[in-house]
Amino acid sequence: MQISKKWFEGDAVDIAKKLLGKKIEFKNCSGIIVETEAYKTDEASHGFKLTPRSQIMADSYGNVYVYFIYGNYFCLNFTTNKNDVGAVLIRAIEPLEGINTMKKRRKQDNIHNLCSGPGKLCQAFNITKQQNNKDVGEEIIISTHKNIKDSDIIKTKRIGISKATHLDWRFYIKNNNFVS
DNA sequence: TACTGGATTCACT
DNA sequence: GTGAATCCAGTAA
Repeated sequence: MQISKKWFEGDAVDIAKKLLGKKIEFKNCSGIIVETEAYKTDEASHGFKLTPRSQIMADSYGNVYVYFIYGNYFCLNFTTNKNDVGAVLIRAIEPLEGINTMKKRRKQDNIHNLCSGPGKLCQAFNITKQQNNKDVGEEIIISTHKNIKDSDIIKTKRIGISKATHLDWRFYIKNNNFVS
């Protein structure tokens, strides 16, 4: 069942958890979301200080938010929080369909290395700034796939951000080989 | 107009 | 484990 824009109106941390196990489709490629990260108005988030780029985190929910980083990579987010600032970063995906296409784009044969990182999955799915600000379901489709039990979700600190390591807003599926 | 740094990845040691 | 690549957005002037 396809997930609607309204599904994203809740809290970013909650949505990040609920996105695990969902199927994501874009053009001819699809996969299962296995790792996510929630962002709100904390210091490490684009939402801490709103700018034209990050304004979408405050103005919308259920929208795609793509930004460019380190001169090389894109990161895919979904905006959340109907009346507040929030977004969920998709960190890793288990590939389902279009695997050969992904392998070509990533110049990589190892299936575990196709989407095991925010920059990697955008490269594999060919997601760029062109998808920024689109509604969920317009180009990128999220649908229910399998139910993940609470006991199968690992909650950890966010990584690589010294300012925010006290936060426990990163989620991934236990015993999954496709996380970053 | 110029400068700074980043929600990353990869190659190399 | 460490460092380079790479360019855009944000900031300050």
